[in-house]
Amino acid sequence: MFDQFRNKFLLTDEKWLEYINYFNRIEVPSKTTLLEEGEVSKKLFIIERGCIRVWFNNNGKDLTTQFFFENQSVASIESFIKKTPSPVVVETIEVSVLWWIHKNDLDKILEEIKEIPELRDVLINMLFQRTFDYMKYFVSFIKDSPTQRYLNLIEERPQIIQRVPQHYIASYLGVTTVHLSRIKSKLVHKKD
Amino acid sequence: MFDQFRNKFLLTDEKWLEYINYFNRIEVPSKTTLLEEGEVSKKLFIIERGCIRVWFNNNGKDLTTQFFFENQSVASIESFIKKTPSPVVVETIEVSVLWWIHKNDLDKILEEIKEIPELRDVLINMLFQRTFDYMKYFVSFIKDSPTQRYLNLIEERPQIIQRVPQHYIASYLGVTTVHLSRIKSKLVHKKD
DNA sequence: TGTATTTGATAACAAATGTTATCGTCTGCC
DNA sequence: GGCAGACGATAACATTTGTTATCAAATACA
Repeated sequence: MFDQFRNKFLLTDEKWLEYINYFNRIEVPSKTTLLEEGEVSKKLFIIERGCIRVWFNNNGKDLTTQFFFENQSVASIESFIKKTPSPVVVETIEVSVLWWIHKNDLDKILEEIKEIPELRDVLINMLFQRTFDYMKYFVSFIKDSPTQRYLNLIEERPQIIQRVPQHYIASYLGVTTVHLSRIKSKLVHKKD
Repeated sequence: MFDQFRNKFLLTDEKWLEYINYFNRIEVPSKTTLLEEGEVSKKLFIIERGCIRVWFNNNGKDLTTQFFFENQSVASIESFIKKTPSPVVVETIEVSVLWWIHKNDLDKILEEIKEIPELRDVLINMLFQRTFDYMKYFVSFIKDSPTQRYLNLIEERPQIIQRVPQHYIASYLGVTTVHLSRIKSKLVHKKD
């Protein structure tokens, strides 16, 4: 599970084992709420198997902002870092196997890691990359039509199309399920 | 001009003066292009007086992503950091007085600053805050109607309403100038 | 296996937003 | 002072997207 990180962080074996020991493994059914709206996020999750979505309630309607799959880490980042109530809900879509670490333990690790220049730069670069990803989402939203955004998803994130129920995809694209159906229907007809 | 930063960065006077010396002052008319589309960003600008917008060309239409005013720093961040061609244009709106620093010089400063733990944390926090700001823009875009976004602007960024020509605001809100006129018109009528 | 629930498609109508065109006002500039 | 270009309002019509309702298919699960 953690081998993917092993290469990035050049640590001693002891340290590595100590860090891994902070993580806890859980298995949860689909539609399990991992973080509720208004709750302060104290756990960071890593997905071994399964699929998670992050959404918030807007006038009674779901609005999905992110999907996560295997090997990705998930939290309500702003809530996690600033200890503020989370505006979003974190919830499994499929039956999932997760590893989580408590914020206190992660903070310890990060304090130690920050003293190592190479790791510090890795961290900073990760932060920048996260910012760039958000910019990309943002630009795509104001730039592209829902149809184009759907085509982008097919191209860039086929996992979402394949594994996520369509009404969540609609909520991610910012349209109704009815309209997403229309979009798909038109695309099929154009192919004739 | 630079006193606003003086407090944040606890440096010796020598260092401070050395750093300030890297900056160059320029005065430019409105509609001056500071960075063209496709160009690699090598200058970071700080605004002493005036107003800048960042936009990109989408099928012949302007799409404005950000406005900047006095005391803010401006660059096509991703292009600046990664040395990739900028997807956006950076352009003055008003007659402006700017200070700019070359990326090479800024990198030198940052390398030195990173060795000081307090300053390193200030930097990391600035990166996080930038991410959170983008999340906020993003969420507002998928959550709120154009009318609501316009009301948010009035509330949260009155400078934009007061100083920026309306067609740029429309392009920032993601609607046509015609529709923004309609929105304003409806708001006036509701007040009766 | 059978039934309830979830998921997705479609139709008919409503509301929001874009497109094109016209006109008036303002502003910078010679 | 007058003119050209920028800016903003409005109207008429087109297109996109939302709303509500209904039905069919897939799926979960007792």
